[in-house]
Amino acid sequence: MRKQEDFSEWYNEIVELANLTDKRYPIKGMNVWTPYGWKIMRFIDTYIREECDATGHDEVCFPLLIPETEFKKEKDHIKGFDAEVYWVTHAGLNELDVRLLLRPTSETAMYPMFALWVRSHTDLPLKTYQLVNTFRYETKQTRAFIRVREIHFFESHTCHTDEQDAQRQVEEDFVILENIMKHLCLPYFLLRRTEWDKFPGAYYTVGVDTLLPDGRSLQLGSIHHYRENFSRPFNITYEDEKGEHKFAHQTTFGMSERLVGAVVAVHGDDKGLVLPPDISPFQVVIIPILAKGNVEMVAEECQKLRQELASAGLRVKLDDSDERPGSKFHNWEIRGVPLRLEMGMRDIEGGKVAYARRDTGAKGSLDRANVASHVRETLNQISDDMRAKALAASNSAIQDLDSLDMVPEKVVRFGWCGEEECGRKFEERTGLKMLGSPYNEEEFHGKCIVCGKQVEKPTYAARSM
RNA sequence: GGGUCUGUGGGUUAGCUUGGUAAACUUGUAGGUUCGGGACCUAUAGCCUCCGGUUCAAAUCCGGACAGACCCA
Repeated sequence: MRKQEDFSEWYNEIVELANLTDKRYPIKGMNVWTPYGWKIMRFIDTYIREECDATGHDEVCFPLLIPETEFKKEKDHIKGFDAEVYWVTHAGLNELDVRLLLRPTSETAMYPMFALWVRSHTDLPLKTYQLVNTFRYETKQTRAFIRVREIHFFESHTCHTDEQDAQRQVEEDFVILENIMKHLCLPYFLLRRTEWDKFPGAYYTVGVDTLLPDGRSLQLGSIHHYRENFSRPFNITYEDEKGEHKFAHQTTFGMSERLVGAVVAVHGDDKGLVLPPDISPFQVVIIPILAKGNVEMVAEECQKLRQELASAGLRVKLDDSDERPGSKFHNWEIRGVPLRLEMGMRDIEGGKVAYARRDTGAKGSLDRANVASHVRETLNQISDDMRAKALAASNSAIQDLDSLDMVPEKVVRFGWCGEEECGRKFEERTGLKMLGSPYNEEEFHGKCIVCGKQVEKPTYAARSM
């Protein structure tokens, strides 16, 4: 398992060894969530719900099937998804008059209903979200969590009175995102996508990208401002204070199970997964160190320890299986448990508990007294360190680019005048994908790398996943 | 869209050229000895993707289907 040498192989191996998913399901790109992987996903979902609920979003759940007639209402949108939708053409023995598709995303499922729900300015803003599975027929090589055909998906959809209020929503989404990413200890970029790469039907799109260890970028989510692009074809209108009918302005924010893939890819090492404490199914694993003559006593002390940590609200696993300690160490390292505690006679006699951190490998001992608070401190430290380490790696992977002659296998930052012609030329010559310009202002003075025009903001590009 | 390759216990692979009892490692199960960095012993379980053809005989050769990997556009 060499992460640096062959990242792609390493990733597949880790996902399998850590038991996050079972890829043997007989449809390509549709994997089974096994208990361990699903627990991680659910913790992430919990944070998403927490953040959305706290900002006044209401959770909803729309049907999976969308009639072709609704899907076709927004032209760019269909063009963007046409090649990758699954169709339901038959029901029982009959062919359907109106074909149905499995949602690739839910705009066209939700907006006919929004048209009914939104009538007055007092109905606005309408802020909804859902966590559902979506379907996209990927033709390229699939990969667990990162490129799948059935996607565990989060999407928020909002309606507003005007562009400014929708813009406020976009800003709020950034805060929600920041809070969620903190739990995952993942660094990311907010990049405003190019015109030819924005979401089909959007006014503008902000991509959320993180960096993989092999120098590629991975899109983790996107935030879109739609203006009236969907409310017009779907007729989502409201009556304002003066009794005039107006179209709503809309936004969406989407993320997926790719977050799990990113956690695996960014934090993992040659020994396996390294999970951030906030989303690890077990934050602490206790390994009893038994020996002839003390089996019962050690087992009892371990139970007490487990009980004490559990009642302090920590997620603890006491591994009292029949394997030997060394084998347990390896198994829980593969699964990425942030903190391991070892308890044997030595510890009991000394009033200590031995620990080993998964992220750094550091070992030491904690006082048995008040052990729960010591453990909590250590977990917090692990979170902070993981965040700092990932951020440093991300920052060092960016390189400024002055000419098209030497293109490194990294994320590059350069000047671009904003013209599509120059952008396309850049992509053709370098083989990199333009990710866009930082949403938040970044100090930069330079020239368009293609035409030489003076520019005051940078553009990012990378090989993308 | 065009081409190349591959399907063997739960997992990884050998055997296929030259047709003749399917092998190894890992995993699972039961029991025992062990236990501070992947233990060992004993017993036991489990496989040639599917359909057709050639043949006395097919994992092996031929044709097709399905599934997967890779390359080109």
